[in-house]
This record gives sequence, structure tokens and C-alpha cells, in this order.
Amino acid sequence: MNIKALNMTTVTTRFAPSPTGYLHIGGARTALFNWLFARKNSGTFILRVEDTDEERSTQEMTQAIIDAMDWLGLDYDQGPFFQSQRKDLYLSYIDKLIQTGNAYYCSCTPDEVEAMREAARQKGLKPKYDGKCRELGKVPGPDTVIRLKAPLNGQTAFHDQVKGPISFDNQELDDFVLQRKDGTPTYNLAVVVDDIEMGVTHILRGDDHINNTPKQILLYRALKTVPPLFGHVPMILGPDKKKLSKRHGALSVMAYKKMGFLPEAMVNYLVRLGWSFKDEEIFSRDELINKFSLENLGSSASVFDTNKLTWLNSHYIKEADIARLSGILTEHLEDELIPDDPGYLEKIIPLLQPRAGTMHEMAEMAAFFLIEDERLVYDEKAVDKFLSPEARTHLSEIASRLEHIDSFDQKSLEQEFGEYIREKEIKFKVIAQPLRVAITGRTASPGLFETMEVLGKNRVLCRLKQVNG
RNA sequence: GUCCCCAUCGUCUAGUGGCCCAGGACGCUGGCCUCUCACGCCGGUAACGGGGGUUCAAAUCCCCCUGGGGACGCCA
Repeated sequence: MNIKALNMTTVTTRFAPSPTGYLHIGGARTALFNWLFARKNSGTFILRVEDTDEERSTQEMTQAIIDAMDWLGLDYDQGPFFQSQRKDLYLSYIDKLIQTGNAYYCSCTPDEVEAMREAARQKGLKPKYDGKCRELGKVPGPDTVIRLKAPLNGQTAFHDQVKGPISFDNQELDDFVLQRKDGTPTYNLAVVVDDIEMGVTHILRGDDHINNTPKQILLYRALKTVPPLFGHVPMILGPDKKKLSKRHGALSVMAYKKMGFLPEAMVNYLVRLGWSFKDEEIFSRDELINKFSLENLGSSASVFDTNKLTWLNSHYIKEADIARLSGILTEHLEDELIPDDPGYLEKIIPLLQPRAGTMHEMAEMAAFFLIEDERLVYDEKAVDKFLSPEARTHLSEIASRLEHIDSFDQKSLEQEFGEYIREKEIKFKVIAQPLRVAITGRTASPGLFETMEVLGKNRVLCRLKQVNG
């Protein structure tokens, strides 16, 4: 028997989304933290789909969540498990709780319970079930639910891994439902059973779950098991400081993919929302695994900032492999702009890397390289401003000169233009913008020589000529 | 309403009693570079919510207030 088996259980974390919607920003960050913690500790990361709400859970959402995790590179060692397939297990635990007197049948109707809650509210107390059936010895029936027999007084406390000690008066808690009238288990019960069964050692989740934690601890106790360690990470807020929700626009992770963000930028951004390591901002995946720790998790909520995400994205775009970017860029291009030769995109990309904040932006900037010459759109104001009669004269003269040069690479072009401005005794500035407008249709573009090289002699000449009608 | 959590620049954060009249990053902004736009480089702007303690010393510890967030389901 080795030492590890003797005194160290392997760290086991899980991400437990409910497939009632897409994987959103907050969920993704929770998944990321759990994944990092497991990887850091050479532990196990489990994906568990909490689909006990049969009404709202769908297959499509499950797939969408898996796809999003895949995109972010969050691989799991076990699962996906589906709670909908584990009902018997939950029921056996509930049965155990009934047997041990920790749970009881209750025949109060939802309306009655609501009345109890309302009564409590009236008295300025926390709304809760009043325990009416607790000692009535009710038996199972078509309309009965099963409730936990929770302690009436005392406290339930735990040491949160990110927030420190947290405690609740048991009087704040009530005999919550474990099994619904239709015989299905509820969230709190299923979670606890699964975390016990799967050997989960650390639960990292949003701090909107803090209130569930004492309930779950009560269940662990009733089940005679020791609870795992809990760590509640703060919420991610929208710019208005409200819990991030659909009102704040795009919040599904895959929506960010569609907007042209790179997964490594997303991961880097998300991890820094609530976690820090000294003054560092940029982290590779390996660095993250190395440096991640619960101690460096912050305890206050943070606001999602697209600006910073975009900054990170532009950083990773600069660093990314060109062949990979080419593939991604293609996804953002209109069909008619996708070149037959993918190698052509790879020539364009280096010019755009320092300029694009997102791949979507890069696609926009790449358009003039890809569109047919005759269909190039010219910015009217730019044409009016820069294509003066004088400039047009230069352009046609330049066109006929370029016609005669053999190599159309940056160096030769630079040389050719050097001679031209020397002869004409003008500054390059004089012809630069007219040239740019003629070739690209706009006033902003990558450097002229590199742009011309990529475009090639024929297309440059064609464009120079077409502006002069 | 009740309970729980939180509180440093606009935003993300460093800071774990002296090294802090508070550091980094994004943003914004001045400049340099320059064929435009970017990149890059150099500089600037801007914060410890308030009040009481504790201490020789507090952004850091304690209390109160205020402010914000979350939870109060037979949803998860």
C-alpha cells in the first residue's frame, strides 16, 4: 500500500451545469477554476449534467455546453454523467433518510406552503415551511413529498475555501423538499448524493450557492458522511453591477467565439476575473496550471469588461500560429470572399495581426485583399480628399512604371518608389494616401509596400487604373 | 422584509500591521516612431466608502453605519 492511498485522497472536482441554457461566462469561469484546481493537484475533474428538471433540460443544451468546454480546452476525466439516469440511486438515499428518521412525508399542498411563507414574511421572518407534517407520521401517498427533518436550533457552519468562516442559524433553514410529489429527487439531494458517490473533495461554485451549502451540509450529516470542502467564488456582474444576465447581451461562451475571440484569450480573461497572481496578466495554459491556487481567489464580485478581453484577444492574435488563424478567419469571412488558395490568407494575416482586436475585425480588414478588383468599394470621402487631379496624375505615372518592374516584392517596390519621389522631388507622403485609397479603397491599411506585395502586380495595376476611370 | 456575502483608480487587481502620501494591467490621454491605421516605446490621469476603536504604527485587525450583490421554489 502506498502513501498516497494511505493518507491522501486525490483531489476531485466537478463542474455541474444544468442544461437549461448555454454555457455562460460565469459557468465557464466556474468550470475553469474547477478544472485548474484538479489539474494543479493532479486530481480528477468530472463533468456532471444536472438535468433533474425534465421540463427545462434539453439534449441540445447539453451538447452546447460540451462544445463550449471543448472549445475552451476544459477536458474532463470522468463523465459526462447525467443525473436523469441516476434516479434510483437518489431514491435509495432518500429511502435511507426515511429509515433513519431524518426525513418524513409531507402532504401539505404548494398553496398551503406558500401561505406559511407569507405568514412568516408578515412577521418579519424568513419565509419557510413551518414543519406542520414533521411529527405527524404521514405515509406515502400520491400527493406527498419527502422533506428533510432539519435541526430546529444550533448553527451550521463551514470554512469556505475562499471566503473564510460562514455560519447560519439553523432557525433560518427549513425542512426542505428532498423528493417531489412526482417522485423525482430535488437539486440539493441529488447534488449531495452525487458528490458523495463520485468522491468529490472540493466544490468550487458561484457564491449564489452559499445559501444552499448549509442545507447540503445537513444532508451530509444525516447521511453520516463528511462534507467536502466548499469554495464560493464571487459572481460576475454586468457593467451595471447586476448579476450578469441575458439583458447584458452576449453571455454565452460560444457567442464570444462567433464574435472572433480566441479561446486562450477567453480563458486568460476569465481566470483573471476573481483570481490573480502577483502583477501578472498573461498566462499560458501551463502557467495557469502551475500557478493556480485557491488562496489567490478574490472574494468580491467583478464586472465583466469587454475592453480588457479584447486587449487580451489582440495579444493572442499577435502570437497565434498563422495557419490556425487562417482557419478561424475563414469562419468569419463571407463565402464569396474565401479564396480558393488558403495560402493567400496566410500571406494577409501577418499584416493584420497587429491591427485586429477580434477575428471578426480581421475579416473586415481583410476584405479589400479578397474582393474582386471591380467590386472594391471606395470610401467616397477618401476619394474626394485624396484623389485630386494631381494625385491621379501621379497614380497613372506610377502605374506605367510598375508595369515594367520584374519583381513585385517589398524591397523592389520600395526602391522603385524611392526613385520616383527623388525624380519628382516630392515626399512619399504626397503619394502615400492617394495610393492607399486607390489600392485599398480606404485611408487606413497595413503598410503600402507589404500590401502591394501581397495583392500582387496585376491587381495593384488594375486598381490603379480603375480609379483613373 | 429576513438571512448570507462583499467593499483599493471608471474596470480587473497587487497589498496579509511599518518597505504604500498605495504598485501593475485595461481604458482614457500627452509624446516618440511613421506612408495611413495599428504595433512598439516613453510619460500622464485616477482609488484605500464614512465613523469609531486596537496599536508606537492600519488600505491591512475589531465594531458600527452606509453602499453593493446574492439567496429565500415540489428551479438548478
